[in-house]
Amino acid sequence: MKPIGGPGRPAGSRANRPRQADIARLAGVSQPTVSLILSGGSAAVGIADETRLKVMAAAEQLGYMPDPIAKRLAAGQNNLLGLYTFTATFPTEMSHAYHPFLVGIEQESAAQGYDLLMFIASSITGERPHAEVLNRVRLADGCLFMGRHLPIREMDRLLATDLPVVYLGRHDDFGDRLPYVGADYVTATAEVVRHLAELGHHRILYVRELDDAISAVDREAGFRRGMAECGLPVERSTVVRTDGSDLSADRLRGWYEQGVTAIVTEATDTDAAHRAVLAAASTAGYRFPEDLSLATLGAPEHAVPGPAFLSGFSVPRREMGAAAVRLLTGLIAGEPNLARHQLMSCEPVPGETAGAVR
Amino acid sequence: MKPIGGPGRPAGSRANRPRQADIARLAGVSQPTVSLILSGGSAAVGIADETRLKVMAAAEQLGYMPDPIAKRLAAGQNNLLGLYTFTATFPTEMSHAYHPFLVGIEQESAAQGYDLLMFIASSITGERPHAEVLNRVRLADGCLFMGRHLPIREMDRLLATDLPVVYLGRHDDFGDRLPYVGADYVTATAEVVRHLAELGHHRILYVRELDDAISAVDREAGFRRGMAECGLPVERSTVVRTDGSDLSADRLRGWYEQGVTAIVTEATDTDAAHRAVLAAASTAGYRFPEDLSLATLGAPEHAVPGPAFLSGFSVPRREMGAAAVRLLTGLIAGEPNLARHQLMSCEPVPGETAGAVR
DNA sequence: TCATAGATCTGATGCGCATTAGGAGTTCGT
DNA sequence: ACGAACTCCTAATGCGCATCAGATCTATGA
Repeated sequence: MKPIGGPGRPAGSRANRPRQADIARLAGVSQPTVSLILSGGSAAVGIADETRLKVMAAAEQLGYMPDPIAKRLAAGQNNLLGLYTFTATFPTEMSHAYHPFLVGIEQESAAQGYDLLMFIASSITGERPHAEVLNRVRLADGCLFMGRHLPIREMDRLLATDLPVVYLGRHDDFGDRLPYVGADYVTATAEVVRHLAELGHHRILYVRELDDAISAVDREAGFRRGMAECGLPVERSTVVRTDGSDLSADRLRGWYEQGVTAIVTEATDTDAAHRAVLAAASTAGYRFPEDLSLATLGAPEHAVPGPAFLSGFSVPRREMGAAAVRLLTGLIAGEPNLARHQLMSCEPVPGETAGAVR
Repeated sequence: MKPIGGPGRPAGSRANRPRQADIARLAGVSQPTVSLILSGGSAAVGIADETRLKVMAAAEQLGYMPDPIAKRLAAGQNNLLGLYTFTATFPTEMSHAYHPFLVGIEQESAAQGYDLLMFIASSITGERPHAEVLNRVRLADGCLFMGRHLPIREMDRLLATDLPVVYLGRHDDFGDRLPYVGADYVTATAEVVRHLAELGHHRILYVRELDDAISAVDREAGFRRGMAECGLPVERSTVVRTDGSDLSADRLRGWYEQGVTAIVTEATDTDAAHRAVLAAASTAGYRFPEDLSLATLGAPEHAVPGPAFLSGFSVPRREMGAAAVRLLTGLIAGEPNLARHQLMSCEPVPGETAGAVR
């Protein structure tokens, strides 16, 4: 943080770059005049053509480039969209999980004329992961948040400011204060269950992960709703929680022998539950859908070791990313009547791992 | 750019956020004192503990968050790394091509404590794609550039400033002025040719794309060197240029009947040549490596329609991205003795599309 | 002919923070 | 007991630009 150059000339990128003041001197006008002329045609009404040309020429001659930082400080906007992901570590594989969102975010940001500011440095600095870093978020005009678990306290603080924010995922704890774009897991999951029931499955197991992320809660709710609508009972043993470690082939075999014909799992950023089921089935020698039907809630868009075409539903990640950006830019622009909470529906995927009951 | 709030309080993110001045007032000290105390322990030597605590408490009470923009303006640094991709349009598929680089860039940036600023808005605003946007680049402390074709004039201008810059790819036109991290295509390609020759191939065709990107030039050079080293002749018909449209199955069949046993293509961001060869072979009914051997220079890391394991070599994209970030942060920090031009070697990939001559 | 209304431009100021010179008070040395 | 050396803090200033309230001059109208 110590300047390298002389005093009054901080280090970094602007050692001998021309400023508006230089142009002004060269053109024989004042700095504000230069500012008016260079900051676009609309504001430059009331400037003589002669002056304008003089200034433009001087600017051209000096190779002037406006300093975006100063611009932002003075004008309070810089066409930057922040992107913050709540992820403790930075596993390479996981970055794939967010990639589809990114594609949508990138495209829409570009379309709206915003650049993207990815806050990633935080993911490394272990201690106080978010508390401190959330400040940096203000570098942007608004910020998009992703990740299964969002830090309540810091978020609450951030929401107290007036920085436009959008969360990618459903989250109602903050009521209307936190705008979001989520996926309608409840409906989609119920639909999946209904589909399985139509295929003749009556003993359906739901294998979910340990954590209580909103998406997980929603999916379980959808599962229960779907079961209820089909008149199927949900007992205590119908919903299995696992982090993968306790899901042995023997356990799976036990279920099978008790008459379970279909398993529903969820796709997450780690895919722990889903992978565990695949692994156990592989060890036990079960195949999908011949021996057992499998439906995965929110099929991973990227290749995952295992069956090529998973049954279940797909999360419209790209569209969600784009919608989130639209919402965010809308908030930044102060548009009225924005739907602050948006749920996008998920497309059912017939796939190849679910079939008629054996 | 018009303020929404009152004058002196530009729109955007800082409507009623506490500033250092507010803390100062609350704690009964001056703003510079607050600055000294909050900007870290080292500079705060010579501050009474009592004062320090008072200020800290006030800051805590107000929920102070420093404004990164102002910080940057005053201090000249903001721990932001720019990332600019020269790409006319923004096709979704193409973003995949750069993804491996991104992974390396992200990881290393995070490790170095930098956030990433992706300049993407440019890719949409058609006219003057780069000229104007390259200014924005100065938002960051330094900038990474990617893309096959870099705009010479704008780059030249940018290099005239002292903004640290690194190009991801070889490019010697600017001499020492443009630091880069590239891949050693020449050596790797020659190695591929040598490998084919060892498999008994003597009639090897090189199918490349139309454009003369540096990487393309290097690969052709490597091809010629490899051929020369193996005592194989390179005639005018040995190197085929195509954008894919004129590569019919008939044409491929013609080569085959003239005794060609192996084809070398290049992987690019569009993979035009490579795809064309695959398509023609598919139509003509040729299989790799049974009928024809195929080596692809710079095998795509992501799934591509066609054979699963392409022979050729793989570009160490992740490592290149990381190396580029290291170089860039080194430049920003003003480290001496940095290797401004780095070529990373590519790993040969035996693959499954090249085999012994039939 | 004199007040009015444009047309053009400039001076002053602020954005939020960092930096530096130096002032006021205190302790120390001889 | 008096200047030197410290300690702790503040006034002043700048970063590069945008904004706004005038100032300075012409045209225009009555």
